[in-house]
Amino acid sequence: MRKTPTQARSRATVERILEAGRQVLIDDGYETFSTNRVAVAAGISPGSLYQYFSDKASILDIVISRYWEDVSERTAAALALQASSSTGTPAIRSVADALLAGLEQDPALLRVLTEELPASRNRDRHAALVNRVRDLTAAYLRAGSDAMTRPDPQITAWVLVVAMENVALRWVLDRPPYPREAVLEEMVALTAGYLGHATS
Amino acid sequence: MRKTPTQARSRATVERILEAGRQVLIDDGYETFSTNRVAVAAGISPGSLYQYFSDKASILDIVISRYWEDVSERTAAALALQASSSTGTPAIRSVADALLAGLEQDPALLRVLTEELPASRNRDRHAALVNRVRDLTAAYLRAGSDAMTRPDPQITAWVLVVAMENVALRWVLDRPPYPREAVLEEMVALTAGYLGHATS
Amino acid sequence: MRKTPTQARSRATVERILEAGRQVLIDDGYETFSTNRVAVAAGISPGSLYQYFSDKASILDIVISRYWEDVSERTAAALALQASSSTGTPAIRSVADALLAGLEQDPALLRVLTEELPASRNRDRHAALVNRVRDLTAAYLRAGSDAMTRPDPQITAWVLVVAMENVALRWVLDRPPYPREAVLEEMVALTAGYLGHATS
Amino acid sequence: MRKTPTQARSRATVERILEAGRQVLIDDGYETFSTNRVAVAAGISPGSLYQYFSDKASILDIVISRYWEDVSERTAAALALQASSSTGTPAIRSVADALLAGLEQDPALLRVLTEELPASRNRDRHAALVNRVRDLTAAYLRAGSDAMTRPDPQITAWVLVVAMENVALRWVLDRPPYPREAVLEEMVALTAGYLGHATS
DNA sequence: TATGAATGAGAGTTCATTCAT
DNA sequence: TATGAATGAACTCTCATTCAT
Repeated sequence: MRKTPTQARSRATVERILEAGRQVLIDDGYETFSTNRVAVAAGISPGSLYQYFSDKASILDIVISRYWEDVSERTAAALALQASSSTGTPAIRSVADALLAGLEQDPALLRVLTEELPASRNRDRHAALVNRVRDLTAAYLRAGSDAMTRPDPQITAWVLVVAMENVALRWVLDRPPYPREAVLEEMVALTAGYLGHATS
Repeated sequence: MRKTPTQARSRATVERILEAGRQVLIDDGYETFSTNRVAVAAGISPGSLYQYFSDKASILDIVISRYWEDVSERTAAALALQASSSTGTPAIRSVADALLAGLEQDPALLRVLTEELPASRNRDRHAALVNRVRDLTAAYLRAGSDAMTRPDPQITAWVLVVAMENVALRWVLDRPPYPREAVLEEMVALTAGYLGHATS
Repeated sequence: MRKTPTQARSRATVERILEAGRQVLIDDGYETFSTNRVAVAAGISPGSLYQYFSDKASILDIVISRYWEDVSERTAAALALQASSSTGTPAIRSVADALLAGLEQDPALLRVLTEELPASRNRDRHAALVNRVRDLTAAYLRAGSDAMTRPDPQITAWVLVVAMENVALRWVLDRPPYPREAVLEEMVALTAGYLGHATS
Repeated sequence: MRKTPTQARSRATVERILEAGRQVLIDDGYETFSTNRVAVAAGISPGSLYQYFSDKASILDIVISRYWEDVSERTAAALALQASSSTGTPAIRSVADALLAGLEQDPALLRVLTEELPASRNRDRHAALVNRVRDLTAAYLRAGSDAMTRPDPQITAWVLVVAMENVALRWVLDRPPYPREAVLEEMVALTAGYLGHATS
């Protein structure tokens, strides 16, 4: 402890700033997100922010990155796990479930990130998620290719991911009057029909 | 709009402002969209903006409305036309085609609207489009219900529209390396599989 | 009529503008008094205002002048009439009454003129009123000088007018909870005591 | 005030702003009083104003408050002191003197405040002053009521204060050609006559 | 290192006035 | 003469960033 007192303190300050940034984003929205607000929320002075972050954008960047990495991690984990341990519609259901769960986990931040931030801000992080899931899906499709009716696993994976993601996203954010279970069922049906599986 | 322009000159000015607004949006992006920039781009003085528009937001509103009305009009027209004149996969293909075409028509503005504006700005307009298409789709599903394998046309229509929209949107904006024809084919397969049609 | 059709129309327009100016002043207050508003209220175009008035100030000037001339006329008339036809406290009461009546006649405009306009705007007009009343008062004092206990009619007249005016003005505008009759009585007592008259 | 300045530097800045506000008011008048002018006069940037003042009005408010508090303090102090230590005309003279002195102390600012500001801006502050003096006067009248010839101390005090205030104010601002001594004498006579005292 | 005072460019907006029609 | 579109300087206010302490 003695060795790195300032480093430990620094790290704590950085965390305080990031958490404050997250809160300000959720509470006040993106348009009123300002370095001064973040500084106040973090209990430090505006000048001190610049000891740890080069500018406003870099605070945002990290808050955003963390969020999407979280979602990505969770979803990919579920996918890796379920896809290998099961096949057919049970596997599909597990993945869809993981996707919903990933997005449901912090809807307040999700809303701000997807509805208030310029999408370009999320772009790279979000693309990374999509690609990751897409590649895993493609691999999975190739593996169980016997039943597949689509010719190109790449494009099929892309279509699936893009379609599923939006269904999950809109359901979480817009809360249309359909129960989670029903939406999950439809997502499975959509995927299974597309891939040529029989839905029981 | 503040004043209803009666003279030809003022109607021309309003058009110049709106077109300038569109250009500034495309060229400079949403974050730097400012009344002064619009005025310069329109070749008028800042004060003149306020003869016809109550504030910055109302200029944006109209630029946005016009865009989505355009897309909505085109897509719905195609849907109404094609869906009635054909059935099965040809009809589905027509609708997917209309959707793609609608979004392809002004991709630069589409990009700014969907990627840079806070989604809340598009929200109502966009929701109107989605609802319109969803209701048409639901009606269509009910009509040809014989072949339908899904239990609830409402939720099925919603899932379809949300899924299709994102596939079309991401393809237009992200330009993944898949030819239009192939994507269209996948969209049809996705829909047909979901609805239980046989894909020839 | 034929000879001066435009002149007659002009005159009517000028009147419309002045009346509109008065109304805008009363309804919207001085701070939001603008040439555009006046033009709208007068039912003419902003450009036309400048056919008849050189600028915003000159409209205001005339509205103000008219008001104070009105008050001045009424009060002076009463003073001239009453002061000659009676003497002692009855005359004083008449004058005070005239003063109150003059200010009571258009309190809405009075309020705006005295409370919202920079006093400098009223200055000359108001000074004219004060001087007029002061001179009449001085003359009156000189005439009935037998009873007078003050040495200099000029200063005495000035003090009287300034004091009375404010009592009347504040009573009309601030509406303190004293009946008109009582205030009148006090004004008479104040004057009579000052001039050395016996109050019955 | 937005922020409570803690450092000596910032307290100095606040003072500089207020003094600059006072100067701009005196030099340029109320109509051209602008935050930019104040900032320039204070030798600071426009943004710095807003560290300590929420808006333009709040700067004005404090400049105005300070002025009237000063006048009020001085006048009331004189009144409290003199009125108790003496009686009859000497006491009256002291009060009138205090009133004149209070208003004479910063005539340039007094002029702007009373002649250029919408009266509503001074209203509360000014009313506070009037009420304070009126109540002190009423109390004084009740105390020495033996000689009083007026029935209601409240209304009498109000009339006195309103009348006296205007005599003093107009003398300070309009500088009529009467020596201070003479005006004081008349004020005493006016009051004494009104209250039924004998003027020596 | 931490502070918080200070910065200043640039934002949105108004309105008295001008001028082409 | 009358119109109303157009002007543009000036306004109030914000906030990412810097810098003296």
